[in-house]
Amino acid sequence: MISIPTIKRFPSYLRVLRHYRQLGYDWISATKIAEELGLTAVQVRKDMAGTGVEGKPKIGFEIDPLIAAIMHNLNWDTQTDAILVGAGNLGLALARYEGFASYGLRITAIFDSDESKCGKAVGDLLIMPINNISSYIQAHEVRIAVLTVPAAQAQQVAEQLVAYGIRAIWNFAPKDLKLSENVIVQRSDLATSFAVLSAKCRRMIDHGENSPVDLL
Amino acid sequence: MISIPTIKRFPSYLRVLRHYRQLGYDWISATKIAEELGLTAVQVRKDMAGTGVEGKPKIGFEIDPLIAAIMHNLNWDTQTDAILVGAGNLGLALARYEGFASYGLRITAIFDSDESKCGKAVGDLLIMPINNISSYIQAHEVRIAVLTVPAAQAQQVAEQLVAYGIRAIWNFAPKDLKLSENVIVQRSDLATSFAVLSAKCRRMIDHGENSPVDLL
DNA sequence: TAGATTGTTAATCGATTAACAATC
DNA sequence: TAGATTGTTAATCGATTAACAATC
Repeated sequence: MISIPTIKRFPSYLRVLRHYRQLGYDWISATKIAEELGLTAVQVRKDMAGTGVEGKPKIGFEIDPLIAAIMHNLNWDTQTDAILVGAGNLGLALARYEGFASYGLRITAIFDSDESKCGKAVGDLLIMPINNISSYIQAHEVRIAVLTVPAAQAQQVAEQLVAYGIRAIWNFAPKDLKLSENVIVQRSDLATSFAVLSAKCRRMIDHGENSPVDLL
Repeated sequence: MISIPTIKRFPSYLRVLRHYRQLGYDWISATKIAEELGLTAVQVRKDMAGTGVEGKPKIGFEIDPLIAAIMHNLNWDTQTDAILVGAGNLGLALARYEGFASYGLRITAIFDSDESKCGKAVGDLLIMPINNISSYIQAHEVRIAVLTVPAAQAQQVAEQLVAYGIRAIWNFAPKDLKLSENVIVQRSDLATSFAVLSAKCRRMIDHGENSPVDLL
């Protein structure tokens, strides 16, 4: 089974691979990928081993099969539908973000508890009242929710989502959710990310020392 | 020196501590904090040890000093100014986000290369043309930039920022920046976060197994 | 062939966890 | 006192890195 640290590097690998593909290359060495991303070549090779794709000594890896293998490992080669809950600043920004398509993620509905927002268009979707969420989830069999409600409401809304059938939550609210073991929660917490930035700044000032890339 | 994994847990500790403070508690045990966050009590105590605050056997930790110590360790008790570069969907959402104040972060200016956006108000700031960025950085001695430009421009814009004096970049562009060793880069990459969510979903489906909270 | 690269095995490193004495 | 908790030392676990043989 592929480790989480490796999984975290996959999107970066994909970006490098696509970049080199676009430049016209068909093959790329682990050495080159490592150099692009500030990693070691051994680490890149070990990560690649997880995908099942084999390289050729002296040449490297064929780019297209590698892209396909990584995409497949992330399950990004099949489309997954998700709903977005909370049409605030961040929620709307995410709803409008077009890059999700390349992760196989499609936002199929947006919900908000504020009735004055409902009916408004965001891209080709309409904001719907949160009361409709139960029937929507059941009708469309959605299993993933993007949670962008305020922190104060996050726990309660998350519990509702789970009760209605949601099995995985991508949580952007600055709140640590306490949910059943069998519900997947992935945080995307600005505070955590900024805390690391702050700590690195402090270290730089205190000891003039910088550490290599920390993948989130 | 406090480890990065510990730093990543600090914002969650702060949220729990503030929550219990608001409920009227003056003291809290590591056991309780661990339970709230799905961590082990030993880990919480070890993390707390890093702050320098000592607990009392049978009672726990005094909340206020703990909050103060964590805030101080993150350097969140002194205000830091930053500029935001790229007034797209995400950039505007971040510019409007009011929670940064509690991290000691203040966005003092917004820049975009699109002239039609310049002059528009975002909160109490005006979007400024990116040509002004050099003089702004020099005049205001800003050292941190929040980068929310499209991936295709990220590397080039980042290099400019560094040339003008920026020393730390909070990078929201889906691009891995290659910059000088002495520049701090902290990524906040949606793709990485979603990759982990995808992997967890796959594991859940494949083996019915879920792992505990992964802090980004 | 020489040299660059892959892939694997073993060593290292660092964080988490377990065990347990100390405290109130 | 008994029991819950803290704090520390040692063991465990897992990822990264080093060393090196295999390959083209």
